[in-house]
Amino acid sequence: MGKNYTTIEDIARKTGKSIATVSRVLNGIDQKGIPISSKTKEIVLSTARELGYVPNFAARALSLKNSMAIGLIIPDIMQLYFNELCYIISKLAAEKGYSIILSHSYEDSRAERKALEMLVSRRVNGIILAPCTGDKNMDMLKAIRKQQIPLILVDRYFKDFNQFNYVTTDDVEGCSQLVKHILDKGVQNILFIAGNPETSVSAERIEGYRKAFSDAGVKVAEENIIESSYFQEDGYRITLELIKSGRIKKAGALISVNDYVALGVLDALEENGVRIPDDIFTAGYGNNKFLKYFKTPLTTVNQHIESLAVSAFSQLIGLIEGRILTEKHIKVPCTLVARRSTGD
Amino acid sequence: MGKNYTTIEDIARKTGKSIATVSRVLNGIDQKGIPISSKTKEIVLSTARELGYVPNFAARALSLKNSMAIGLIIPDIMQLYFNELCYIISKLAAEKGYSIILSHSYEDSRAERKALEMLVSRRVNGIILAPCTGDKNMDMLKAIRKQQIPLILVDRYFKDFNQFNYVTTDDVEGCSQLVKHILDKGVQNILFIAGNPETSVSAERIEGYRKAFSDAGVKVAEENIIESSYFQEDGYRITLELIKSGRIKKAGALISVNDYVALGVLDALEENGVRIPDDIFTAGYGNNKFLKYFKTPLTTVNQHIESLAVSAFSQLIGLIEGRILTEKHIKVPCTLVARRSTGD
DNA sequence: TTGAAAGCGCTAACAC
DNA sequence: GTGTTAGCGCTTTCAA
Repeated sequence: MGKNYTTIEDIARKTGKSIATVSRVLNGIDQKGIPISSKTKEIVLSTARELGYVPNFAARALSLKNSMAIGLIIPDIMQLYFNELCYIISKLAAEKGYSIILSHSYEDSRAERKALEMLVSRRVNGIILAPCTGDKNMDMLKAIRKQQIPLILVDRYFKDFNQFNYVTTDDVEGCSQLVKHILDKGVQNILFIAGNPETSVSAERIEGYRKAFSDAGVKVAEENIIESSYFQEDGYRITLELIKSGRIKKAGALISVNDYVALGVLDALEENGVRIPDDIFTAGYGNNKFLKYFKTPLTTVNQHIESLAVSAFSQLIGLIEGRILTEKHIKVPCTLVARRSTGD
Repeated sequence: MGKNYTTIEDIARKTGKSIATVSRVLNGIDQKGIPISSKTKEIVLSTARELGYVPNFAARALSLKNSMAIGLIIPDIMQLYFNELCYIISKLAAEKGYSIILSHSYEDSRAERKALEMLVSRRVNGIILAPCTGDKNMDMLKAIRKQQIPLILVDRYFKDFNQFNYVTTDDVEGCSQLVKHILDKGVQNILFIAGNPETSVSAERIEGYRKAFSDAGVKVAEENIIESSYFQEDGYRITLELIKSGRIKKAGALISVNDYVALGVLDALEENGVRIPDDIFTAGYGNNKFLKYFKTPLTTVNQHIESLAVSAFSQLIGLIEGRILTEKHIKVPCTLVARRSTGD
């Protein structure tokens, strides 16, 4: 940043004009009222080009109090769900002239806190956050809210504090559909690697799981709901344990809180010769686009990330532009994608 | 950004100290030489906390001439290859205290140009660029080089201009191994959806293709090397054409320039009842981690993105920190991953 | 140990 | 139409 970039002052000196005039020309102010002689315009523009002038955004941001940047914090972009979210947000942001500052939390609240601090420090116009498990940063989020920094939660929200704007999927419905689908096939012993119930996503999916059982008039075996985190290795580790303890043999299905975890499940089952769907049903969640190519195409739930991302972004822009949002909370419906891994 | 954030001046006023002192305390300058009385330190720090002070990065950047940001431009983060690249770069950057500004080019040079302009304007400390097809932005890249803005090309480079630092995979070797593997199985009619030969990646892979043939003493059928772009729909569209024209029937293999394109190939083959590997061999390139789960696990080439990303980043940091780099060009070796789609 | 003041590059109110 | 000048919030020299 310290490499002798040309400044408007250089241009002013060279053209014999004032920096104000240069600034006006460069910003095309004449279109907005104040007229500028076309000679001046021409000379300024040409020497700007000649000198290779590129405006200094930091200076501009400082003066304008506008960073033209949006912060995006996600747990892990390697998860296809967040990957696609990021892709769409990035695309929409570019269209509106915003830059995207991307940060990871890795499901770790300290990393998330650092990222939030950085974004506030950079005075981003707004933040889109897929919060990590837990609510350790609630204080900070509340401070951000108090500062009136536009903030949209995606994918996950906080049950105990619904003052934030958020966009999520209807996970109760999604998981309930999935479990119903399995129950309908006569399978009742459904193991569920459910993630962390402190996270809204898991809480809702667990609720959906229960709902499907209660709708079917079947009692839930509590021990079948298994806590975890959200990575592939969680699926792998837990499935191995289930195999060792013999619980897999008695189970009719083993479903996962997301597609990523499901991958670990597949690995562990494969290694131990457990066949899908013959020996056990299985399913993911999130509609990873590769699942359909699998040896046993995997049943999953399509969360319609695109529409989720689009509405998260438009909510954020609404807040940034000071519009009053009619809905503070948006739930995007989701749809079951039944495939062979559940016997379809 | 205009929401009445507390400034060091507010803190100065409230504590009765000068802004210089406040600034020093906040930056922990005392550890770097200049001593500050512990009383002052204490009071400044506590009122900073009390007032919820968060430093303004733009102001800091302007004064320090340091944005503490790194720009990353990739064609498309939905390609797993770039996804992983982005993940690793982001992680390494965070460790060093840099923020990542992410931009997409979508293989479109105008979008790439806009992104580059934006990054220069933001005075990023350095840029990691996976250039899009063609060399339409060569002027700009040369200007960036002239400005001495640290720049590392990844994945792709420019044959005609090797003054840029770059980190790539050894694509000649990779593709040659892949084709040799197929030739060794007695298959000689190998269709290759090759991407755009203007792009180094494609040029090298085509070279590797030729090399394998010439090593085997077999003549290349030029029409078997098919130009394309790098998206799934390219694979799909081209394969359909090949099916219609009857060329598929005569071919022994249909390989793709990357895993993404290979997906389109799979779709088209599947829809038309062409079986893999029975009717035709196929392969991807890039070692997408899902390929091994496929109905017919897909042969591919592992490009070891992690080591590629790590060296790209450390090269960049080297440039940023003004170190002299011993190697200007790095080629990461790659390894064949043979699976059932080539009859393994 | 601390403060005054200049400067980073740009915008915008105000004057001519 | 154009120039002067006061910020934007922070760092850093130079003095005290």
